Amino acid sequence: MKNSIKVQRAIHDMTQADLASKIGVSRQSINAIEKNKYVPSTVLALKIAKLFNTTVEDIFFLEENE
Amino acid sequence: MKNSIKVQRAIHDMTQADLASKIGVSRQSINAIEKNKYVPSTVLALKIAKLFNTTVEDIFFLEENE
DNA sequence: TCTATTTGTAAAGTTTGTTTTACTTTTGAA
DNA sequence: TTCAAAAGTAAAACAAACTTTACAAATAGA
Repeated sequence: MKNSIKVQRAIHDMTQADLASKIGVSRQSINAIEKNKYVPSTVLALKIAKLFNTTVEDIFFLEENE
Repeated sequence: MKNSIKVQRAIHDMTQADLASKIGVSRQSINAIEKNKYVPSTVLALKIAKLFNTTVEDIFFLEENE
């Protein structure tokens, strides 16, 4: 699964630390998600989408094999 | 977090086992998610939404405190 | 270039998701 | 009412998410 968190952060001028504190996770979690090291829970995905005023599908997308 | 998986299954006339095999998880996982015993990963949420031709936000919703 | 901020990364530890097996309860149709 | 299918549940084991601490690399502005 890929994601556009980095782009959304840029649009909203937020650092990884900003985003992390706003949704209540560690900065390393945001970094790991952004770098596709692991897949976040649905609660996190919903919170991130909400914060960026968009949808989960707009931020996270399945790849071919998934 | 709550979800409308049971309703969507009814609309699409699918059992928990049907849904589980279509998205590649165990039947118990679907049951546990449906009964709010745990929060699924974003990949699962995306797959479920896709299967039901709708969005993650239409199936999973954050509650007040989240 | 110097410095502060941001990002990337890593390891250890805790928590939570997911599977497997297996059994009980509910539901619905014959 | 009976029987089969579906749903609920539980425990053990394993996998993955997430935290914490800590440090190195990259970036950007003065």
